[in-house]
Amino acid sequence: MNTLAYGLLSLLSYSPDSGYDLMLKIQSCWPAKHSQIYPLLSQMESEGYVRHVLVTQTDKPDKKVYSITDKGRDALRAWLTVPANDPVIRDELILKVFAMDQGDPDDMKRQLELRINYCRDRVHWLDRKIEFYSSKEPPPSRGMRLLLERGRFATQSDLNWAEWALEQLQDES
Amino acid sequence: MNTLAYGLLSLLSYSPDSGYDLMLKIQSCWPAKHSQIYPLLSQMESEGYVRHVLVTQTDKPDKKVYSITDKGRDALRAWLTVPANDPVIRDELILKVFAMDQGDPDDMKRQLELRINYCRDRVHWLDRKIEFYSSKEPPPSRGMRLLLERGRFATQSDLNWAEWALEQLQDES
DNA sequence: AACACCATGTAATCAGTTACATGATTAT
DNA sequence: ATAATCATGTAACTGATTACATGGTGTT
Repeated sequence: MNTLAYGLLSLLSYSPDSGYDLMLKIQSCWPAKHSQIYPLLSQMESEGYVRHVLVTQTDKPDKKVYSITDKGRDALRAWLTVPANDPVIRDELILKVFAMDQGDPDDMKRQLELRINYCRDRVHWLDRKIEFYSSKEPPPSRGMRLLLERGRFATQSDLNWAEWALEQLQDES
Repeated sequence: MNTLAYGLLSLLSYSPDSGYDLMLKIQSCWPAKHSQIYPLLSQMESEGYVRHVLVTQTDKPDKKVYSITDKGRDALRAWLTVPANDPVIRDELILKVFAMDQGDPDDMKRQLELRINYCRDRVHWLDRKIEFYSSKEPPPSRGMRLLLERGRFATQSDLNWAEWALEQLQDES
């Protein structure tokens, strides 16, 4: 039971879901590929945290729908009480701007522009998502709201920094 | 040559350094343990990106001081031109707040308070560092400045979010 | 003497990505 | 037909952490 496993349990605590959909949903807060999720789900099942049923579909391929067990819910509750580890941010761009004196300033401006575009897209996407969730009656979950809002805060600050950094570079040249 | 290796080259592009000091310095932007760095440095040396000399010290244990080679500088310059990968943020706290409806609200408040303290400490630490670097004459490097400033932006937004989230929870109860 | 920090390394394990593999269904 | 999306899985590899191991130096 690693962090990804608890992330999957968190999603399943709201509603049963297929491995494929869990994979899509967890991307925003704990990126993982299907090749990591499918084996983990069957391991979690063998340890009794989740179980699955086969659901046949006519419009799409059949799927396995997983749901959380009582043991899974207990494990999730216990996990919520232990202090979260410090966040880990791995951002290549920061390393590149750190080393920028070794290269061409124009390259660095291009890098920052790419980041600015990435952040702008993400902010818009998050805004639409937040709007969608808060317009729903009843509101789906407090957790989802806080999660989306966290993404917005972080992406906005990344954007603010990248725009500021680009200005710094342009002022110098 | 992975991202960590380029991170080490970036640091070495400023000044020669020991594995131990590189390990300490890289924590803020690309966390890595000494057990990952020492073997990587010797691999990088065997491939000609860095070289080392033994430096004997009287006040402290002897050390290996690595410096970047011409081949290393070329590789670093080339790396600066390729677009940076998207940033990856892995934050357990976000998963925990997402699942909070399954647990005790007081646990979640404790989690947020821990994060708030963590962020406040980090903001102060970064402020001191930024002040130290900008008071120096001549200013050490643009890259370092942007890197520290990026950390500040991000930590401040994390702090703002955590404080906002805590308020939300307190308003509800 | 005990502790903290400096300094380096290896071994075992876990986490995560990339590549390989297959096949259904829907839209163009 | 052919591409895109849905759906699941395994194998090989790379990246990262934890544990094991050693020893110097300085402080209390």
